[in-house]
Amino acid sequence: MARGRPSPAKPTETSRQRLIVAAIDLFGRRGLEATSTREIARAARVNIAGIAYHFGGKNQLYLACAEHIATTLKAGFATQMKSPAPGLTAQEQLRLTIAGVAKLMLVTPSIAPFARFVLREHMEPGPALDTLYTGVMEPMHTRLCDLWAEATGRAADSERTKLQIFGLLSQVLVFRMARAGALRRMGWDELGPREFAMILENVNESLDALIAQVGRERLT
Amino acid sequence: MARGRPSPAKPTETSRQRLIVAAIDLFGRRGLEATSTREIARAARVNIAGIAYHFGGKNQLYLACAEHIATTLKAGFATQMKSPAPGLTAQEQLRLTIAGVAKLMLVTPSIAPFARFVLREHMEPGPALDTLYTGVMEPMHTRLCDLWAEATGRAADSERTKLQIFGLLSQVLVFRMARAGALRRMGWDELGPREFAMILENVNESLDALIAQVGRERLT
DNA sequence: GTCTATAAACAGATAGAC
DNA sequence: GTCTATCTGTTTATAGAC
Repeated sequence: MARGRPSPAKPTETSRQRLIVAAIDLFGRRGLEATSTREIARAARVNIAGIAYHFGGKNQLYLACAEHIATTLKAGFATQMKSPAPGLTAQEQLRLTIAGVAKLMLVTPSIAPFARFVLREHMEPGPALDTLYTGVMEPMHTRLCDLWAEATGRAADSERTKLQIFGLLSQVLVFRMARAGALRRMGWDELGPREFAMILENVNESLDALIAQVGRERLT
Repeated sequence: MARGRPSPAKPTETSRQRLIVAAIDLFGRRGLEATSTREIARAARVNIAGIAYHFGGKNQLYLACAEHIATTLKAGFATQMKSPAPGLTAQEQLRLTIAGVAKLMLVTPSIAPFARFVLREHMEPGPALDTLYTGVMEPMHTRLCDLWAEATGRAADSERTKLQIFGLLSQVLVFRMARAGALRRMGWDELGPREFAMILENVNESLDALIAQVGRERLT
């Protein structure tokens, strides 16, 4: 480094992206209004005025975070769900997809803050909800409903199918939204690989039980 | 209680309680830091200085809200779960208890804000979490685990039982925490009686499927 | 693009009259 | 117990130097 400054002047895009990454994390943890631009700037190692320069203000930064999450995850879903993994049954694909979603939601370090942000926005809906719903929640849920329809022969867009997919998804989400209490009740100190495997196994059992139920209903 | 002093009919208690009710609602919607004492005072129709007078400050008001929720719900659970409704099987009791919890969480106008407060505190844990966990989450979850054990013969405190109860509870919770997105995906404009009945029916199906699964496993 | 300095609004807390 | 008025610190946003 030529200068003795902390870590100044690199490409613009870096500073912009650092702001978005830091903001998603802080907004997701504390919410829009409870997070100050100073905290974000400090966490991103960017001067406070940079927020106004790059985004225009706190609210626009928040919206930019939502856009970033939506485009990132939309692309991720598109690639992940392009590969039908030939030879697998729909039920196996359903398991794999749920496992992938759970990993992103609960474990993956770079994506887990996205889930926190999305769920917080859902809890106190604002202007960014539409972006997040359309870009994240809707495609994920729809994809699962399609697989469910393929596995069971039920309609993918029926209320019942949607509810059942929400039922499966929520069993993962609860460990994102109420992690502290859930871990305490489980007697777990952390959500490590062992705990994650148990959560997933439980969801899979629930899935198998539901599909078995559907199978029995078809016989009648 | 009633002293000889001819004071106006308990203006203190009224103002104190109005503050708590308003604060639970606002804190639950926006969070501790994002809610200003001025908003709370205005919503409660109490002067701003009343918060300092009655509670000492914003943080203590927040803790008082948690205490109020914990004692209120603890009492509610105690009475509700005292009546075993003789003649019902454990599975039927389980259904009834889940239905009762769901009604409190999603519908009951005076209790639904409590659920919002509890879940928000779980999402960003602070000093009040312990009170809420011990007073609300723990007894509710434990009660359901006990009924589950009675219905299936499984151990009430096994990790698997706890996970399965979380799985059932979360199917209700998701309509509290992600209501906006969930309703939109369902194509619902509101969460009225018809929608509530469908949610409950779905949880019950999930419960039945799980219990049926357990029954089949016992045969092997 | 990045920075310092500052303006204007708003926060929580408190003193003291009634 | 309730109220007005005010103190003190922090917030977002912005102006302008480099």
